[in-house]
Amino acid sequence: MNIYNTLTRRLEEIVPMKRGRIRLFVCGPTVFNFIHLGNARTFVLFDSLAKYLTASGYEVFYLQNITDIDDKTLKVAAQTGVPWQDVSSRFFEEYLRDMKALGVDSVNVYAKATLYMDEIRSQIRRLMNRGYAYETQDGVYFHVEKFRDMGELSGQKLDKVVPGSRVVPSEQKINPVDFVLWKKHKAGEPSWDSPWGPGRPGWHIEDTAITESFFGSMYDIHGGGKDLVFPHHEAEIGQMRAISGKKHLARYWIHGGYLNMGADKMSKSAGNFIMLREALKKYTRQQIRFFLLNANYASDLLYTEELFKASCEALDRIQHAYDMALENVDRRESNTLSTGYYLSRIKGHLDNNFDTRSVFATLLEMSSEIFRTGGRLQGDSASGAIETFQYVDNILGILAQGSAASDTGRIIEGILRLREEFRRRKDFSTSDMIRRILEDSGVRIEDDASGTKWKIG
RNA sequence: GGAUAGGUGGCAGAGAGGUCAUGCGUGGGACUGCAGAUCCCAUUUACUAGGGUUCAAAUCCCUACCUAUCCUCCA
Repeated sequence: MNIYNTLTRRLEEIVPMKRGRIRLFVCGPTVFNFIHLGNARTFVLFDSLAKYLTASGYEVFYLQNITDIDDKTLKVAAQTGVPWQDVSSRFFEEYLRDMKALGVDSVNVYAKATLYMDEIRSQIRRLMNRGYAYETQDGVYFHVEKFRDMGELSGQKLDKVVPGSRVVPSEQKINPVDFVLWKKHKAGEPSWDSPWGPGRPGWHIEDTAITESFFGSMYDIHGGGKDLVFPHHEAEIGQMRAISGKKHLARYWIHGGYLNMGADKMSKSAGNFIMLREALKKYTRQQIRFFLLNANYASDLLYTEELFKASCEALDRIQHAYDMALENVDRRESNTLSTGYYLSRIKGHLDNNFDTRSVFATLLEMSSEIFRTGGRLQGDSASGAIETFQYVDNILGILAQGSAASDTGRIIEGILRLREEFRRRKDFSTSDMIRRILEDSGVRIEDDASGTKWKIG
């Protein structure tokens, strides 16, 4: 497939280092709170991408780090009076619950930073040995001037970066943009032993320590939100390439855009965010995934109630056409549909920089064609349409399966047959009463030319 | 100041040299005991401005203007 590579600023064909196998690493959350819808966007993107690569025949290993020790963790621990380990483990569990609720299930390993202290120390030691790191009174720092390609990912020139524009830089650093590898122990903070005294790791070193232990010094794809390009991913590249001397850390860098509220980026510090947990109470996982994927992954996406509603209506059309195809799979009728045409276009869109929005547009075109036939599809066309819907659903996770076959479904169908009998006898007061009672129980009733449809919720 | 990505119809957004996606909204209609839902048709000279290349440009090149983001923890 072709994908936009932040590193080269070009669309590039993905060619794995090891034939048929792709190693994917994505920056996971710092687990000090619930995640919000903006975080979810990134995780849905890479979950879908991993599934697409798998569907395309690759064996994908998807690794994600979990930052379980950080300033923010300690802050929450101090504020709530809970040990920091409990903050991390609790919100890690909550994160897993959220991912499960969203249908994100493609990650092979979630690696917690604190379990990789040996690897972290080893990397810092090697950086020291090679002269890329130096020790001060308060920590160990990466000496950015020593790494010649610093800035290759973001295009930033070292001398043009305005350091500490809002933060006072440490006066002990050689260059103000040098970043910390090891923070020496401060009173009241947790610490681990090291050759530089007790302390805890800097943020950037966690990721390279983790990826090195799983993938070695170089792998295929590194993903994350675009806010991580600079300085975080730049720092990762500096650390690992300084150690390995290789040309790359990852060959392909993929970055997802933000989810914005009005003009502003959704962020916890700005207070303008929607927790994924809250969104899941209001919307289905399919609606959330559809909304998040109904955009160019690299562009910022605007969230408003109105836009979310419009997206849900588009999804309803697709779901409706899918249900129609499912109902017609065994019938013999006269209409045909060129489903092969749609499926190949869909695959083309996914192949072209993972253009999920065009996939949905194509699915909507196919849906319209199904509606125009009145749903009376020939058996082959119906199964072709179903195959197309399910191909997309397996990757993007946007469709609900019909529930008519369940026990509940059979009981509801029975009640509806009773109502139908009253309607046939023109006893509308009784039939309306049945409808009202069903609706009070959360079953939505819709009559149309082909019969009565129902839906829970 | 530096870096990156952009400016497409009422709105949201694909497209990336030559048939104006797709959804919402709006206007008509179909269906229906009612209600709701659903479907169909229409909204076809929309591509920031000015130059240029070309038989042909929203799409390529130059200039200008504007916007967002990053340079601080952040998906």
